[in-house]
Amino acid sequence: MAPAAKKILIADDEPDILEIITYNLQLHGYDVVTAKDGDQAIQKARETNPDLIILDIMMPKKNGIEVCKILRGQPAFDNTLIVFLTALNDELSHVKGLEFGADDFISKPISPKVMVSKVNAFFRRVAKPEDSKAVEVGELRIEPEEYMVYYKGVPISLAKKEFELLNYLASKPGRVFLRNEILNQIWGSEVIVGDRTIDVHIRKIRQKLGVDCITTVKGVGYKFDI
Amino acid sequence: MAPAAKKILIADDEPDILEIITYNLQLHGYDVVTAKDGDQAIQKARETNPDLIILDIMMPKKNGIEVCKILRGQPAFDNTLIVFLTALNDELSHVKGLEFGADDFISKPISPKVMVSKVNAFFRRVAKPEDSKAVEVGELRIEPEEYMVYYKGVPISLAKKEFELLNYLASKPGRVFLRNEILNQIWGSEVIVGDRTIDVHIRKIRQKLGVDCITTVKGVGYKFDI
DNA sequence: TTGGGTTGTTTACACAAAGTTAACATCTGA
DNA sequence: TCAGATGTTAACTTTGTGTAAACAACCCAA
Repeated sequence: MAPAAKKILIADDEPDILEIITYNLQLHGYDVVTAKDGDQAIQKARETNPDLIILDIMMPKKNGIEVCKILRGQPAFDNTLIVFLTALNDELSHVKGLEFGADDFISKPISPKVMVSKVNAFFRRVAKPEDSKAVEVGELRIEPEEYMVYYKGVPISLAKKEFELLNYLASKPGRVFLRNEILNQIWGSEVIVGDRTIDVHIRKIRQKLGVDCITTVKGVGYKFDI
Repeated sequence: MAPAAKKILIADDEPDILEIITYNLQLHGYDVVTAKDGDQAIQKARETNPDLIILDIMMPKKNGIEVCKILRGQPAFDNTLIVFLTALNDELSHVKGLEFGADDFISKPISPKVMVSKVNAFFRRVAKPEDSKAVEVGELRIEPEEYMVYYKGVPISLAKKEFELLNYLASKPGRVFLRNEILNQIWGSEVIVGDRTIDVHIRKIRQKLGVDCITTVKGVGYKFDI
Protein backbone atom coordinates (compact mmCIF):
# COMPACT_ATOMS: atom_id res chain seq x y z
CA MET A 1 0.00 0.00 0.00
CA ALA A 2 1.33 3.40 -0.93
CA PRO A 3 0.82 6.05 1.68
CA ALA A 4 -2.25 8.13 0.99
CA ALA A 5 -1.68 10.69 -1.75
CA LYS A 6 -0.93 14.18 -0.55
CA LYS A 7 -3.93 16.43 -0.98
CA ILE A 8 -3.58 19.88 -2.45
CA LEU A 9 -6.20 22.60 -2.58
CA ILE A 10 -5.68 25.23 -5.25
CA ALA A 11 -7.69 28.42 -5.29
CA ASP A 12 -7.52 30.69 -8.33
CA ASP A 13 -10.20 32.51 -10.27
CA GLU A 14 -8.71 31.79 -13.66
CA PRO A 15 -10.11 28.44 -14.86
CA ASP A 16 -7.27 27.91 -17.35
CA ILE A 17 -4.54 28.22 -14.78
CA LEU A 18 -6.51 26.03 -12.43
CA GLU A 19 -6.86 23.34 -15.04
CA ILE A 20 -3.24 23.28 -16.14
CA ILE A 21 -1.89 23.14 -12.63
CA THR A 22 -4.42 20.54 -11.57
CA TYR A 23 -3.55 18.33 -14.49
CA ASN A 24 0.16 18.49 -13.83
CA LEU A 25 -0.10 17.88 -10.13
CA GLN A 26 -2.40 14.94 -10.69
CA LEU A 27 0.12 13.51 -13.12
CA HIS A 28 2.58 13.46 -10.27
CA GLY A 29 0.26 11.57 -8.00
CA TYR A 30 -1.25 14.36 -6.00
CA ASP A 31 -4.86 14.47 -5.00
CA VAL A 32 -6.05 17.87 -6.17
CA VAL A 33 -9.07 19.89 -5.07
CA THR A 34 -9.87 23.25 -6.63
CA ALA A 35 -11.72 26.40 -5.66
CA LYS A 36 -12.54 29.42 -7.78
CA ASP A 37 -12.89 32.06 -5.10
CA GLY A 38 -12.06 32.77 -1.50
CA ASP A 39 -15.27 31.53 0.03
CA GLN A 40 -15.11 28.29 -1.85
CA ALA A 41 -11.49 27.88 -0.82
CA ILE A 42 -12.43 28.07 2.84
CA GLN A 43 -15.32 25.69 2.40
CA LYS A 44 -13.27 23.11 0.52
CA ALA A 45 -10.40 23.44 2.93
CA ARG A 46 -12.79 22.46 5.72
CA GLU A 47 -14.31 19.64 3.74
CA THR A 48 -11.18 18.03 2.39
CA ASN A 49 -8.50 18.86 4.92
CA PRO A 50 -5.66 19.25 2.42
CA ASP A 51 -1.96 18.96 3.19
CA LEU A 52 -1.11 22.00 1.13
CA ILE A 53 -3.18 25.01 0.13
CA ILE A 54 -2.15 27.21 -2.76
CA LEU A 55 -3.94 30.55 -2.74
CA ASP A 56 -4.02 33.13 -5.45
CA ILE A 57 -3.82 36.56 -3.87
CA MET A 58 -6.33 38.19 -6.18
CA MET A 59 -9.63 36.36 -5.97
CA PRO A 60 -13.32 37.28 -5.85
CA LYS A 61 -15.34 36.96 -2.64
CA LYS A 62 -12.28 36.86 -0.41
CA ASN A 63 -8.69 37.41 -1.43
CA GLY A 64 -5.95 34.94 -0.60
CA ILE A 65 -4.70 36.84 2.38
CA GLU A 66 -8.12 36.96 3.98
CA VAL A 67 -8.54 33.26 3.39
CA CYS A 68 -5.18 32.53 4.93
CA LYS A 69 -6.01 34.67 7.93
CA ILE A 70 -9.25 32.83 8.51
CA LEU A 71 -7.76 29.37 8.10
CA ARG A 72 -4.80 30.11 10.32
CA GLY A 73 -7.27 31.06 13.02
CA GLN A 74 -8.45 27.45 13.15
CA PRO A 75 -6.58 24.70 14.95
CA ALA A 76 -7.52 22.21 12.26
CA PHE A 77 -5.13 23.98 9.89
CA ASP A 78 -2.20 24.27 12.22
CA ASN A 79 -0.23 21.73 10.28
CA THR A 80 -1.40 22.71 6.83
CA LEU A 81 1.04 24.33 4.46
CA ILE A 82 -0.29 27.52 2.95
CA VAL A 83 1.49 29.22 0.06
CA PHE A 84 0.53 32.20 -2.06
CA LEU A 85 0.54 32.77 -5.75
CA THR A 86 1.70 36.34 -6.30
CA ALA A 87 2.66 38.58 -9.13
CA LEU A 88 6.38 39.18 -9.32
CA ASN A 89 7.74 41.92 -7.11
CA ASP A 90 4.54 42.32 -5.21
CA GLU A 91 6.38 43.09 -2.03
CA LEU A 92 3.36 44.29 -0.19
CA SER A 93 1.61 40.97 -0.54
CA HIS A 94 4.68 39.17 0.68
CA VAL A 95 4.82 41.18 3.82
CA LYS A 96 1.13 40.87 4.55
CA GLY A 97 1.16 37.18 3.71
CA LEU A 98 3.92 36.36 6.12
CA GLU A 99 2.14 38.30 8.77
CA PHE A 100 -0.83 36.04 8.45
CA GLY A 101 1.04 32.81 8.52
CA ALA A 102 1.82 31.86 4.93
CA ASP A 103 4.60 29.33 4.55
CA ASP A 104 5.93 30.50 1.23
CA PHE A 105 5.28 32.27 -2.05
CA ILE A 106 5.17 31.21 -5.65
CA SER A 107 5.62 33.96 -8.20
CA LYS A 108 3.46 34.14 -11.29
CA PRO A 109 3.82 33.44 -14.11
CA ILE A 110 5.09 29.95 -13.39
CA SER A 111 5.53 26.88 -15.58
CA PRO A 112 3.67 23.73 -14.57
CA LYS A 113 6.98 21.94 -14.30
CA VAL A 114 8.42 24.45 -11.88
CA MET A 115 5.18 24.41 -9.96
CA VAL A 116 5.34 20.66 -9.52
CA SER A 117 8.91 20.70 -8.32
CA LYS A 118 8.13 23.49 -5.91
CA VAL A 119 5.25 21.48 -4.54
CA ASN A 120 7.49 18.44 -4.19
CA ALA A 121 9.90 20.63 -2.29
CA PHE A 122 7.21 21.79 0.14
CA PHE A 123 6.36 18.27 1.08
CA ARG A 124 9.95 17.25 1.48
CA ARG A 125 10.43 20.12 3.82
CA VAL A 126 7.70 19.00 6.14
CA ALA A 127 8.10 15.23 5.73
CA LYS A 128 6.48 14.24 8.97
CA PRO A 129 7.86 11.41 11.02
CA GLU A 130 4.74 11.59 13.18
CA ASP A 131 2.75 9.76 10.55
CA SER A 132 3.55 6.58 12.31
CA LYS A 133 3.24 7.61 15.90
CA ALA A 134 1.25 5.47 18.26
CA VAL A 135 -1.89 6.99 19.68
CA GLU A 136 -2.89 6.13 23.20
CA VAL A 137 -6.18 7.15 24.71
CA GLY A 138 -7.30 5.65 27.97
CA GLU A 139 -7.10 1.88 27.73
CA LEU A 140 -6.85 1.98 23.95
CA ARG A 141 -3.56 1.97 22.10
CA ILE A 142 -3.27 2.32 18.35
CA GLU A 143 -0.02 1.22 16.72
CA PRO A 144 0.21 2.38 13.11
CA GLU A 145 3.47 0.51 12.55
CA GLU A 146 1.85 -2.76 13.44
CA TYR A 147 -1.57 -2.02 12.02
CA MET A 148 -2.80 -3.15 15.38
CA VAL A 149 -5.02 -1.91 18.16
CA TYR A 150 -4.76 -2.91 21.79
CA TYR A 151 -7.57 -2.57 24.28
CA LYS A 152 -6.49 -3.16 27.85
CA GLY A 153 -3.43 -4.81 26.39
CA VAL A 154 -5.43 -7.27 24.32
CA PRO A 155 -4.50 -7.14 20.65
CA ILE A 156 -7.32 -6.58 18.22
CA SER A 157 -6.75 -6.79 14.51
CA LEU A 158 -8.75 -4.53 12.27
CA ALA A 159 -9.01 -4.60 8.48
CA LYS A 160 -7.21 -1.92 6.54
CA LYS A 161 -10.07 0.55 6.12
CA GLU A 162 -11.29 -0.06 9.64
CA PHE A 163 -7.86 0.66 11.00
CA GLU A 164 -7.36 3.78 8.94
CA LEU A 165 -10.74 5.07 9.97
CA LEU A 166 -10.18 4.49 13.66
CA ASN A 167 -6.69 5.91 13.48
CA TYR A 168 -8.02 9.00 11.77
CA LEU A 169 -10.77 9.60 14.29
CA ALA A 170 -8.43 8.92 17.19
CA SER A 171 -5.89 11.38 15.85
CA LYS A 172 -7.90 14.12 17.50
CA PRO A 173 -9.96 12.65 20.31
CA GLY A 174 -13.10 14.61 21.01
CA ARG A 175 -13.10 16.44 17.73
CA VAL A 176 -16.04 15.73 15.43
CA PHE A 177 -15.14 14.66 11.92
CA LEU A 178 -17.73 15.38 9.24
CA ARG A 179 -18.81 12.52 7.07
CA ASN A 180 -17.31 14.40 4.15
CA GLU A 181 -14.00 14.84 5.87
CA ILE A 182 -13.85 11.15 6.61
CA LEU A 183 -14.69 10.22 3.05
CA ASN A 184 -12.03 12.55 1.70
CA GLN A 185 -9.39 11.36 4.09
CA ILE A 186 -9.93 7.62 4.00
CA TRP A 187 -11.42 7.09 0.56
CA GLY A 188 -9.92 10.08 -1.29
CA SER A 189 -11.75 12.81 -3.06
CA GLU A 190 -12.23 10.93 -6.33
CA VAL A 191 -13.74 7.77 -4.97
CA ILE A 192 -17.49 7.79 -4.65
CA VAL A 193 -19.01 5.39 -2.19
CA GLY A 194 -22.50 5.11 -0.82
CA ASP A 195 -23.94 6.69 2.30
CA ARG A 196 -23.90 3.58 4.40
CA THR A 197 -20.30 2.62 3.80
CA ILE A 198 -18.95 4.67 6.67
CA ASP A 199 -21.64 3.42 9.04
CA VAL A 200 -20.84 -0.16 8.26
CA HIS A 201 -17.17 0.34 8.96
CA ILE A 202 -17.90 2.22 12.14
CA ARG A 203 -20.13 -0.64 13.18
CA LYS A 204 -17.39 -3.20 12.57
CA ILE A 205 -14.94 -1.19 14.62
CA ARG A 206 -17.39 -0.90 17.51
CA GLN A 207 -18.04 -4.60 17.26
CA LYS A 208 -14.40 -5.63 17.24
CA LEU A 209 -13.33 -3.28 20.00
CA GLY A 210 -16.19 -4.16 22.28
CA VAL A 211 -16.10 -0.64 23.73
CA ASP A 212 -18.03 2.14 22.11
CA CYS A 213 -15.32 4.71 21.75
CA ILE A 214 -16.89 6.25 18.69
CA THR A 215 -19.74 8.65 19.28
CA THR A 216 -22.28 9.54 16.63
CA VAL A 217 -23.09 13.21 16.27
CA LYS A 218 -26.32 13.18 14.37
CA GLY A 219 -26.41 15.20 11.22
CA VAL A 220 -22.72 15.99 11.57
CA GLY A 221 -20.39 13.07 11.80
CA TYR A 222 -18.46 10.94 14.26
CA LYS A 223 -15.96 11.53 16.99
CA PHE A 224 -13.59 9.41 18.95
CA ASP A 225 -14.12 9.60 22.67
CA ILE A 226 -13.43 7.23 25.46
CA MET B 1 27.11 -16.53 2.72
CA ALA B 2 27.85 -12.94 1.75
CA PRO B 3 25.52 -10.46 3.43
CA ALA B 4 23.23 -8.51 1.12
CA ALA B 5 25.16 -6.18 -1.16
CA LYS B 6 25.75 -2.73 0.23
CA LYS B 7 23.70 -0.14 -1.56
CA ILE B 8 25.27 3.10 -2.71
CA LEU B 9 23.50 6.12 -4.08
CA ILE B 10 25.60 8.43 -6.21
CA ALA B 11 24.38 11.83 -7.23
CA ASP B 12 26.30 13.79 -9.84
CA ASP B 13 25.19 15.78 -12.83
CA GLU B 14 27.97 14.57 -15.09
CA PRO B 15 26.78 11.37 -16.79
CA ASP B 16 30.34 10.27 -17.61
CA ILE B 17 31.55 10.40 -14.06
CA LEU B 18 28.39 8.69 -12.92
CA GLU B 19 28.89 5.88 -15.37
CA ILE B 20 32.54 5.24 -14.60
CA ILE B 21 32.04 5.21 -10.87
CA THR B 22 28.92 3.08 -11.13
CA TYR B 23 30.69 0.54 -13.29
CA ASN B 24 33.62 0.22 -10.93
CA LEU B 25 31.56 -0.02 -7.80
CA GLN B 26 29.35 -2.65 -9.35
CA LEU B 27 32.45 -4.62 -10.29
CA HIS B 28 33.23 -4.77 -6.61
CA GLY B 29 29.85 -6.10 -5.71
CA TYR B 30 28.04 -2.96 -4.69
CA ASP B 31 24.45 -2.26 -5.53
CA VAL B 32 24.54 1.16 -7.15
CA VAL B 33 21.74 3.65 -7.62
CA THR B 34 22.30 6.93 -9.40
CA ALA B 35 20.74 10.36 -9.46
CA LYS B 36 21.48 13.25 -11.74
CA ASP B 37 20.35 16.12 -9.56
CA GLY B 38 19.49 17.00 -6.03
CA ASP B 39 15.79 16.34 -6.20
CA GLN B 40 16.32 12.95 -7.75
CA ALA B 41 18.90 12.15 -5.11
CA ILE B 42 16.40 12.78 -2.34
CA GLN B 43 13.72 10.80 -4.08
CA LYS B 44 15.96 7.80 -4.71
CA ALA B 45 17.36 7.94 -1.22
CA ARG B 46 13.83 7.57 0.10
CA GLU B 47 12.97 4.83 -2.32
CA THR B 48 16.03 2.69 -1.97
CA ASN B 49 17.35 3.35 1.51
CA PRO B 50 21.05 3.14 0.63
CA ASP B 51 23.89 2.43 3.04
CA LEU B 52 26.09 5.15 1.59
CA ILE B 53 25.23 8.32 -0.28
CA ILE B 54 27.83 10.11 -2.36
CA LEU B 55 26.80 13.64 -3.22
CA ASP B 56 28.39 15.97 -5.69
CA ILE B 57 28.37 19.46 -4.24
CA MET B 58 27.51 21.19 -7.47
CA MET B 59 24.27 19.86 -8.84
CA PRO B 60 21.13 21.28 -10.47
CA LYS B 61 17.83 21.48 -8.60
CA LYS B 62 19.46 21.17 -5.21
CA ASN B 63 23.13 21.14 -4.40
CA GLY B 64 24.70 18.41 -2.34
CA ILE B 65 24.68 20.39 0.85
CA GLU B 66 20.97 21.08 0.62
CA VAL B 67 20.32 17.41 -0.06
CA CYS B 68 22.39 16.40 2.91
CA LYS B 69 20.61 18.87 5.13
CA ILE B 70 17.23 17.51 4.13
CA LEU B 71 18.18 13.88 4.53
CA ARG B 72 19.83 14.41 7.88
CA GLY B 73 16.59 15.89 9.08
CA GLN B 74 14.95 12.52 8.72
CA PRO B 75 15.32 9.70 11.20
CA ALA B 76 15.35 7.15 8.40
CA PHE B 77 18.81 8.35 7.41
CA ASP B 78 20.35 8.49 10.84
CA ASN B 79 22.56 5.53 10.09
CA THR B 80 23.29 6.37 6.49
CA LEU B 81 26.77 7.44 5.52
CA ILE B 82 26.82 10.66 3.55
CA VAL B 83 29.99 11.84 1.83
CA PHE B 84 30.61 14.73 -0.51
CA LEU B 85 32.44 14.96 -3.78
CA THR B 86 34.25 18.30 -3.79
CA ALA B 87 36.74 20.17 -5.85
CA LEU B 88 40.17 20.24 -4.27
CA ASN B 89 40.76 22.92 -1.70
CA ASP B 90 37.15 23.91 -1.54
CA GLU B 91 37.38 24.67 2.12
CA LEU B 92 34.07 26.45 2.31
CA SER B 93 32.16 23.40 1.18
CA HIS B 94 33.98 21.32 3.73
CA VAL B 95 32.94 23.54 6.53
CA LYS B 96 29.34 23.79 5.41
CA GLY B 97 29.15 20.09 4.75
CA LEU B 98 30.33 19.11 8.19
CA GLU B 99 27.84 21.48 9.67
CA PHE B 100 25.05 19.58 8.01
CA GLY B 101 26.15 16.17 9.02
CA ALA B 102 28.36 14.84 6.26
CA ASP B 103 30.57 11.92 7.27
CA ASP B 104 33.48 12.61 4.95
CA PHE B 105 34.74 14.15 1.72
CA ILE B 106 36.17 12.82 -1.46
CA SER B 107 38.16 15.28 -3.53
CA LYS B 108 37.78 15.46 -7.26
CA PRO B 109 39.32 14.50 -9.57
CA ILE B 110 39.57 10.95 -8.33
CA SER B 111 40.45 7.69 -10.03
CA PRO B 112 37.86 4.92 -9.99
CA LYS B 113 40.34 2.71 -8.18
CA VAL B 114 40.86 5.16 -5.37
CA MET B 115 37.15 5.73 -5.21
CA VAL B 116 36.45 2.05 -4.71
CA SER B 117 39.02 1.69 -1.98
CA LYS B 118 37.68 4.75 -0.25
CA VAL B 119 34.21 3.29 -0.37
CA ASN B 120 35.48 0.00 1.01
CA ALA B 121 37.11 1.96 3.79
CA PHE B 122 33.85 3.69 4.67
CA PHE B 123 32.11 0.42 5.12
CA ARG B 124 34.91 -1.06 7.15
CA ARG B 125 34.78 1.95 9.40
CA VAL B 126 31.12 1.54 10.17
CA ALA B 127 30.99 -2.25 9.91
CA LYS B 128 27.66 -2.48 11.61
CA PRO B 129 27.36 -4.94 14.41
CA GLU B 130 23.72 -5.43 13.53
CA ASP B 131 24.61 -7.10 10.28
CA SER B 132 25.97 -10.02 12.15
CA LYS B 133 23.77 -9.83 15.16
CA ALA B 134 21.62 -12.81 15.90
CA VAL B 135 17.97 -12.09 16.31
CA GLU B 136 16.12 -14.13 18.87
CA VAL B 137 12.39 -14.01 19.25
CA GLY B 138 10.66 -16.57 21.35
CA GLU B 139 11.84 -20.03 20.31
CA LEU B 140 13.26 -18.74 17.06
CA ARG B 141 16.86 -17.73 16.60
CA ILE B 142 18.22 -16.19 13.44
CA GLU B 143 21.97 -16.32 12.87
CA PRO B 144 22.99 -14.01 10.02
CA GLU B 145 26.59 -15.19 10.15
CA GLU B 146 25.62 -18.76 9.41
CA TYR B 147 22.62 -18.00 7.25
CA MET B 148 20.81 -20.32 9.56
CA VAL B 149 17.66 -20.36 11.57
CA TYR B 150 16.98 -22.41 14.67
CA TYR B 151 13.54 -23.22 15.94
CA LYS B 152 13.54 -24.76 19.38
CA GLY B 153 17.21 -25.46 18.82
CA VAL B 154 16.58 -27.40 15.63
CA PRO B 155 18.56 -25.99 12.71
CA ILE B 156 16.61 -25.07 9.62
CA SER B 157 18.34 -24.04 6.45
CA LEU B 158 16.72 -21.45 4.29
CA ALA B 159 17.64 -20.37 0.79
CA LYS B 160 19.28 -16.99 0.37
CA LYS B 161 16.22 -14.94 -0.47
CA GLU B 162 14.16 -16.76 2.10
CA PHE B 163 16.70 -16.04 4.76
CA GLU B 164 17.10 -12.40 3.85
CA LEU B 165 13.37 -11.94 3.82
CA LEU B 166 12.88 -13.55 7.21
CA ASN B 167 15.81 -11.68 8.68
CA TYR B 168 14.47 -8.42 7.36
CA LEU B 169 11.01 -8.94 8.76
CA ALA B 170 12.40 -10.15 12.06
CA SER B 171 14.59 -7.07 12.37
CA LYS B 172 11.56 -5.25 13.73
CA PRO B 173 9.12 -7.76 15.13
CA GLY B 174 5.56 -6.52 15.04
CA ARG B 175 6.19 -3.79 12.52
CA VAL B 176 4.44 -4.15 9.19
CA PHE B 177 6.65 -3.99 6.13
CA LEU B 178 4.97 -2.84 2.94
CA ARG B 179 5.37 -5.03 -0.08
CA ASN B 180 7.27 -2.19 -1.73
CA GLU B 181 9.65 -1.85 1.16
CA ILE B 182 10.36 -5.56 1.02
CA LEU B 183 10.94 -5.50 -2.71
CA ASN B 184 13.35 -2.59 -2.43
CA GLN B 185 15.22 -4.11 0.44
CA ILE B 186 15.52 -7.72 -0.66
CA TRP B 187 15.35 -7.49 -4.41
CA GLY B 188 16.85 -4.05 -4.93
CA SER B 189 15.38 -1.02 -6.54
CA GLU B 190 16.12 -1.82 -10.15
CA VAL B 191 14.92 -5.40 -10.21
CA ILE B 192 11.37 -5.90 -11.26
CA VAL B 193 9.72 -9.08 -10.13
CA GLY B 194 6.14 -10.19 -10.28
CA ASP B 195 3.44 -9.77 -7.71
CA ARG B 196 3.49 -13.31 -6.47
CA THR B 197 7.20 -13.61 -5.84
CA ILE B 198 7.02 -12.36 -2.29
CA ASP B 199 4.08 -14.59 -1.46
CA VAL B 200 5.86 -17.66 -2.69
CA HIS B 201 8.92 -16.94 -0.61
CA ILE B 202 6.79 -16.22 2.43
CA ARG B 203 5.08 -19.51 1.85
CA LYS B 204 8.36 -21.40 1.70
CA ILE B 205 9.51 -19.82 4.93
CA ARG B 206 6.27 -20.73 6.67
CA GLN B 207 6.57 -24.24 5.31
CA LYS B 208 10.15 -24.78 6.39
CA LEU B 209 9.74 -23.27 9.83
CA GLY B 210 6.55 -25.09 10.60
CA VAL B 211 5.42 -22.18 12.79
CA ASP B 212 3.54 -19.28 11.32
CA CYS B 213 5.59 -16.43 12.59
CA ILE B 214 4.75 -14.24 9.64
CA THR B 215 1.41 -12.47 9.68
CA THR B 216 -0.25 -11.16 6.57
CA VAL B 217 -1.77 -7.70 6.77
CA LYS B 218 -4.06 -7.65 3.80
CA GLY B 219 -3.60 -4.74 1.46
CA VAL B 220 -0.58 -3.59 3.41
CA GLY B 221 2.21 -6.09 3.77
CA TYR B 222 3.69 -8.65 6.14
CA LYS B 223 5.02 -8.59 9.66
CA PHE B 224 7.01 -10.90 11.83
CA ASP B 225 5.22 -11.87 15.00
CA ILE B 226 5.48 -14.85 17.20
C1' DT C 1 30.78 -31.01 -20.02
C1' DT C 2 26.88 -32.84 -18.46
C1' DG C 3 23.20 -33.65 -15.66
C1' DG C 4 20.82 -33.56 -11.37
C1' DG C 5 19.66 -30.81 -7.54
C1' DT C 6 18.66 -26.38 -5.59
C1' DT C 7 16.95 -21.84 -5.82
C1' DG C 8 14.33 -18.15 -7.78
C1' DT C 9 10.50 -16.49 -10.71
C1' DT C 10 6.29 -16.68 -13.20
C1' DT C 11 1.72 -18.28 -14.32
C1' DA C 12 -2.82 -19.64 -13.48
C1' DC C 13 -6.34 -20.49 -10.60
C1' DA C 14 -8.93 -20.99 -6.23
C1' DC C 15 -10.38 -18.99 -2.31
C1' DA C 16 -11.13 -16.06 1.55
C1' DA C 17 -11.33 -11.59 3.32
C1' DA C 18 -12.41 -6.91 2.70
C1' DG C 19 -15.29 -3.55 0.93
C1' DT C 20 -19.68 -2.01 -0.80
C1' DT C 21 -24.52 -1.89 -1.58
C1' DA C 22 -29.29 -2.37 -0.79
C1' DA C 23 -33.16 -3.11 2.02
C1' DC C 24 -35.14 -2.65 6.07
C1' DA C 25 -35.23 -1.45 11.14
C1' DT C 26 -34.57 1.82 14.55
C1' DC C 27 -33.61 6.00 16.62
C1' DT C 28 -33.82 11.05 17.44
C1' DG C 29 -34.97 15.76 17.55
C1' DA C 30 -37.89 19.45 15.87
C1' DT D 1 -45.35 12.25 15.62
C1' DC D 2 -42.87 11.96 11.67
C1' DA D 3 -39.18 12.82 8.56
C1' DG D 4 -34.53 12.43 8.16
C1' DA D 5 -30.52 10.30 9.74
C1' DT D 6 -28.21 6.31 11.39
C1' DG D 7 -27.93 1.21 12.72
C1' DT D 8 -28.10 -3.46 11.22
C1' DT D 9 -27.89 -7.31 8.41
C1' DA D 10 -27.07 -10.05 4.58
C1' DA D 11 -25.96 -10.47 -0.11
C1' DC D 12 -23.00 -9.15 -3.49
C1' DT D 13 -18.58 -7.58 -5.80
C1' DT D 14 -13.90 -6.78 -5.73
C1' DT D 15 -9.42 -7.39 -4.35
C1' DG D 16 -5.50 -9.55 -2.56
C1' DT D 17 -3.33 -13.65 -1.14
C1' DG D 18 -2.28 -18.72 -1.02
C1' DT D 19 -0.94 -22.54 -3.61
C1' DA D 20 0.70 -25.72 -7.01
C1' DA D 21 3.08 -26.45 -10.86
C1' DA D 22 6.08 -25.29 -14.57
C1' DC D 23 9.93 -22.97 -16.06
C1' DA D 24 14.54 -20.72 -15.83
C1' DA D 25 18.92 -19.87 -13.81
C1' DC D 26 22.42 -21.42 -11.18
C1' DC D 27 25.72 -24.38 -8.73
C1' DC D 28 28.33 -28.32 -8.03
C1' DA D 29 30.07 -32.84 -8.47
C1' DA D 30 31.09 -36.76 -11.28
